[in-house]
Amino acid sequence: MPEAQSKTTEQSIFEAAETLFLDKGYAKTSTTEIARQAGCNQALVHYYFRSKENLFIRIFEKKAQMFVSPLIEISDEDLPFEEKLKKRISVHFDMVKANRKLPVLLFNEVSTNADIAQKIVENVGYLPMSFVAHMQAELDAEYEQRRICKTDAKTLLFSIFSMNVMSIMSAPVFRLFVNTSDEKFDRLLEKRKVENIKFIMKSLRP
Amino acid sequence: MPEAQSKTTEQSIFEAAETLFLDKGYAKTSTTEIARQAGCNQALVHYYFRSKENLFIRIFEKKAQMFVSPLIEISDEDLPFEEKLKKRISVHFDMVKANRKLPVLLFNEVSTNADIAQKIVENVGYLPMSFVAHMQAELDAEYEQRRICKTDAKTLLFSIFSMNVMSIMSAPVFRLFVNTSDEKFDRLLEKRKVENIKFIMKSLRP
DNA sequence: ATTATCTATAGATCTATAGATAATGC
DNA sequence: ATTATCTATAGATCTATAGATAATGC
Repeated sequence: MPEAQSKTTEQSIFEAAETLFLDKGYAKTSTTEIARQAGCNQALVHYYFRSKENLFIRIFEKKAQMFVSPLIEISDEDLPFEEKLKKRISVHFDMVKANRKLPVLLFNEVSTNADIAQKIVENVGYLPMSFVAHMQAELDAEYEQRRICKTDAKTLLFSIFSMNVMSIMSAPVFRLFVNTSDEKFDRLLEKRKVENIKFIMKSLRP
Repeated sequence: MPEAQSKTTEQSIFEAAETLFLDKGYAKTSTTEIARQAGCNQALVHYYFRSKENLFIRIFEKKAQMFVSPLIEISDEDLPFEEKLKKRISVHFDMVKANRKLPVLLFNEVSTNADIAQKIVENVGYLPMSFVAHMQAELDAEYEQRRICKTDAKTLLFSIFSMNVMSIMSAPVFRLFVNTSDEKFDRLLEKRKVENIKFIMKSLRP
């Protein structure tokens, strides 16, 4: 077993596929192209991953988790509720921003490919619920003290998710119409992030 | 020219393609399948539309316009500002709801297909600007009277668009996790619409 | 002896077109 | 005479695999 070498090849196939699937979607990416980008030959893609679909599912699962987890992670920091929430929105925004192409891929595959959809549920399905309960408790506590209005945790999470994902997802459309440099656009996104936070916080006011 | 007949065939090809492209995306839909669904033979798809891409672009343009226009249309009704805005949000929500699969298609093709992207700009690009200006004037007037906070029209439109599109777009994902009947789900969407309106209106408070 | 890599190719698509035939309009 | 429809097929993919060859580990 030539470990070092083999790991490199398998991994570079995986990474090439990652890039290409995100860029062009499942259907428009061929195993030939993946191999070319990985610097190996097309048969090796099947040697390591058996089929194109199998390779895709492996990548898809990894990515799908990234998509939910940052909304859930920093929950037990020792900050006041408001600050904690702001931070969570911000962290989530940055994660989506660092994976700009991910939302479109996820939504597209879920919508055009029923098999894939089923496989996500099995893997990510159970994750969020304990967190939602935790957050609901926090929200209720804040409400008791009349610091916020009565708020449903799921609705709130969904709003955060919507605003952040949409900000990133519609960026390419936006950039078609307004021709901005990369730096300028990046500053725009930072502004957008702040606006999203303000927007969400305002929705919580009593 | 056998007008009546020919129009029916051309149209049924167009409609079959509409359904299939929305359902499965561009790459996963074949002209053979379009023909089968249209009840004719595959060569006719090319006879009427010359190429698959051409057919797609025709459909795409039609749909892309639908996506923006309802946010723009009912602007000169004789209602107070707040009511008008609420109605606009509601109408936009309903339109997106009536075209559930459209957002994913649009975002996916813009993101994976640079050529298509360019063609949209040429067609839809000039549309929204006059409307944005009109809305900004209304917002400024309301602000003058201290009925709302200072608000940027583009940001507001973007928020409405985000909340509504996201509500519909993430529905299939949502339904993977929570198993609801169609009627139940429909009631959920109606609730969501009301929440979106509340959410947006709250963001305008001084 | 086992694992990694390559070449070559079968078999299944799929798009687009050429060329024949049928249906309509004048 | 023109337009609509069909059959057949060229040519280009693309996935998956079979089988040969090279590289490693024992």
